[in-house]
Amino acid sequence: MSEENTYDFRAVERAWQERWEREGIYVARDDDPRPKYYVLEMLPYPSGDLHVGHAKNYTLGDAVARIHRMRGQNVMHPMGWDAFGLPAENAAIQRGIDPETWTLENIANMQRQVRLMGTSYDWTRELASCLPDYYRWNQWFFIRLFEKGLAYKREAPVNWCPVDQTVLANEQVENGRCWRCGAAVERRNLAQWFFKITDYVERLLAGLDRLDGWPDRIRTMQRNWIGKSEGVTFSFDVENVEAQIDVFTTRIDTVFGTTFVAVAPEHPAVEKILEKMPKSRRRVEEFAATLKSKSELERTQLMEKTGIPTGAYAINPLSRERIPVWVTNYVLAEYGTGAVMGVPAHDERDFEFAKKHGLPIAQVITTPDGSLRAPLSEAYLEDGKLIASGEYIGMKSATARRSIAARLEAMGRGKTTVNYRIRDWLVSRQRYWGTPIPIVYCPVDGTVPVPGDQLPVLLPKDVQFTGQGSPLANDAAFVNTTCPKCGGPATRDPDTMDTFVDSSWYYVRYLDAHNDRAPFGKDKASKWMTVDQYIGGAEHAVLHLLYARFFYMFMIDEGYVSGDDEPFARLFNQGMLLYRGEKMSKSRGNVVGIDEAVEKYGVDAMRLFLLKAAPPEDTLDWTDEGIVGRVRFVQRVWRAAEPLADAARAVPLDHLPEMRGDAQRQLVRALHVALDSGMSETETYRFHYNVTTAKLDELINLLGSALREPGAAEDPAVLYVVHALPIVLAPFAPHLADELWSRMGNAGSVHLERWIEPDPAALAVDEITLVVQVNGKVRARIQAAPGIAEDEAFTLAMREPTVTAQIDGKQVRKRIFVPDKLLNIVAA
RNA sequence: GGGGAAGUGGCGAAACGGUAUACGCAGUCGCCUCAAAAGCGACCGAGUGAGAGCUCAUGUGGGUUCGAGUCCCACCUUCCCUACCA
Repeated sequence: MSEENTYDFRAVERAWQERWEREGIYVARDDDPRPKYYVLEMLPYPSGDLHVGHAKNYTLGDAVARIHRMRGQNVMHPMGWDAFGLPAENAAIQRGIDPETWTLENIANMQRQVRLMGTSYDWTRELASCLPDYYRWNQWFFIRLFEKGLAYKREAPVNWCPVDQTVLANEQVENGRCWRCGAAVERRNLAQWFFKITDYVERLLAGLDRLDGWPDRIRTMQRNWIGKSEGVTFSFDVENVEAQIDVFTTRIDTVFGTTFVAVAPEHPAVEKILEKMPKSRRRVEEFAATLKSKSELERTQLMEKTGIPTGAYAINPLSRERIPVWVTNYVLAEYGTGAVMGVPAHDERDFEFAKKHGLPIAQVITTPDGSLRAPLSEAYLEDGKLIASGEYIGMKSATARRSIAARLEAMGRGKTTVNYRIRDWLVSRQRYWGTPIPIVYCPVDGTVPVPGDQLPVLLPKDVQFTGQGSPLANDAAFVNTTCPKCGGPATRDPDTMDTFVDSSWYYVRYLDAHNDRAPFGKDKASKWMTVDQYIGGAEHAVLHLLYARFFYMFMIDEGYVSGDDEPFARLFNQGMLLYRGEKMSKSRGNVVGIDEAVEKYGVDAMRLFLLKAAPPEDTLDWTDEGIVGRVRFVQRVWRAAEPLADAARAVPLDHLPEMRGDAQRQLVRALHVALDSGMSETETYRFHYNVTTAKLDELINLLGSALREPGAAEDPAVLYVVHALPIVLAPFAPHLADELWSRMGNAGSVHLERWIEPDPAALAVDEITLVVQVNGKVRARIQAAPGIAEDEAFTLAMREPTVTAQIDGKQVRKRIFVPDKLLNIVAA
């Protein structure tokens, strides 16, 4: 290799990034008449450094965007920052750095690094959710939801650290203890804001059925998360107590097997019972107190089922049996009615609880043949035939469910109901670094939303971060305000919004990113939505992707945007990037930064490697070995193509070149195979560019061989391939591609060129290898012209000694012929 | 406990039900060089054979099929998600 012909990737890559930026070639225009294509990668949290895990995601999205652009579409490909959240506040608490400064510095650094990757983002649309010109629209949406009754406030339990005097996010509770001070976390009821996602539950479910561009597993996860279950809610009277206990069950057919009623300690009936049962009060309250010190996590995880009898008895409305009412730790106050009928014989949890506390186990369902009889060694969960159930004896479970439900309904004691596992979205956070909730509390006017012309409610600066309590609640200058209605003294809501609010609509803000009168204009939003291809990790399968769908349905309903009510037509789940077997993340401290990789190997080599190493949906364990192969590839391309750049430009690309022999035909074919691979991987949404890079390798290997032949520098086929090289490389190695393109004397960027349609004539082969099998095993391969007839193939095959040796003495029973592929001779 | 994904050379991996191991990494040998690096070329699943070849190999065991890495059933292993939802 001569010194002067080494590709200087450092200089070249930087120069092209600057030029692309200067010329704005990736800016998406609203008035572009070509069909739109919106490709979006999930926006990152600005943790400080971009690592190769991010790079894996963005490289894929960028290849998709570039191929669509070269295929003649008006591509929208924006980028922004999910910039609110806890790490910034922790930096403030631990190191005294202002959260805004910390975040904006991180964004600046990461934005530099994303640019370093040469990705084709339209930076004119960049957004950062922590800036007032973004979060004011969070507040605007909050008020719209409030006006529609979809944002409401009620008491809800939160994780409370008694030492730090603050609410903790679930992620900050480690084994029931505060992550910072180690104190046992308590459950407290605080007034919190909720978004009423449950109003949209049926639509969210129905939409999933239509989203066939989404992975099944994500759709399944969302369905499970929503957790729809149909059953019966009915009520028990409590003996001598003015209270009814409602329970929800999906197995009303087992109601005669109820041997106890279990309630959550928070259940309102508990207090009424205790008024009548003063002797039980102390024990029940002590029990409740031991539960209270535990977070919901701890309460629901791996915990033994315990409980305490209240002393009261409920009456089974159908059997009229007296059954004890227990307060237990395994009934969730937040789901259903906060009480369940305990049927040990037919529910695993009830069985475990009954065993432990010596409660009776009454079998009421048996196997269809009636063979299953007490005593049961475990709960029988299947449907079956009813026994010991009064007038319902002998019925099948399904029939009994209908009959019993009808009976309870007729008695006015119950009705069929649907319950959902999903709860309303709790959006209040007792935290500083988020969007202030735009609500004022007035002693006269009550809960008053901040009027639109007073938005945004700005986050105050110079707040004290002590880690004690909520910073906003402690800031009198922020909290004390005047009522927008009456002008009298009032207080602001001291909480901020869950950052998932920010990411629920950002993909629409990109489409009109600088609008200061509305979150976005309807025309612009409607022109570009929906997102054609969304790309991101599966970790957002339920939260972000469910919230965003809910938000978008609301936007459609309110007419803010028109079109389909699903925001993401297709979703692609990137596989995780691991390092040393663990997820790469800053908090784990196992981050491979991209600055070093780019400096050492070059961006194009890194991008090619990330695509080549594995199919994009696979988990990839990062290793530096292997990337040198892509560095070699980049240099090989350069050495092959650059010297011929001048000569190659003269060979037109709009038709196939003169091909003087087999070698030339193979070379041109390899080019079209690579073109075809890049295109079809994109159009089938498979995105297996690892295969496309292999085709590029084969192309360059053939080109290298061709160049060693005398006269190669004047061979039209060689020059044609060299001329086309920048185009086929452009989506994957954009800098190298544009540098070669410009060396060919082109003034414009190769990224604005058209992809070359794979030509069937170039893809055709003039000789095929026909596989000859005997009884399914390969015995010979014969070279033949395409389209060879079965009889002729058979004749040729029977001349092969390796074939006849296997048939020897046997009769040919059957022939299977796959044209141009295979002949299988079945002999016996 | 529930749900999902995946198991192919030393490694990353490829393969519309039809030539298993493309392409790359690592390795071995050679060319070039005073030497090295880079580059270029050849080889590179296991067994057997002088060789043409033959036999065995896609986690394990069955099945469907002319033919199975691919489809079906059971099991083993790994990873991810979720978790008392009545």
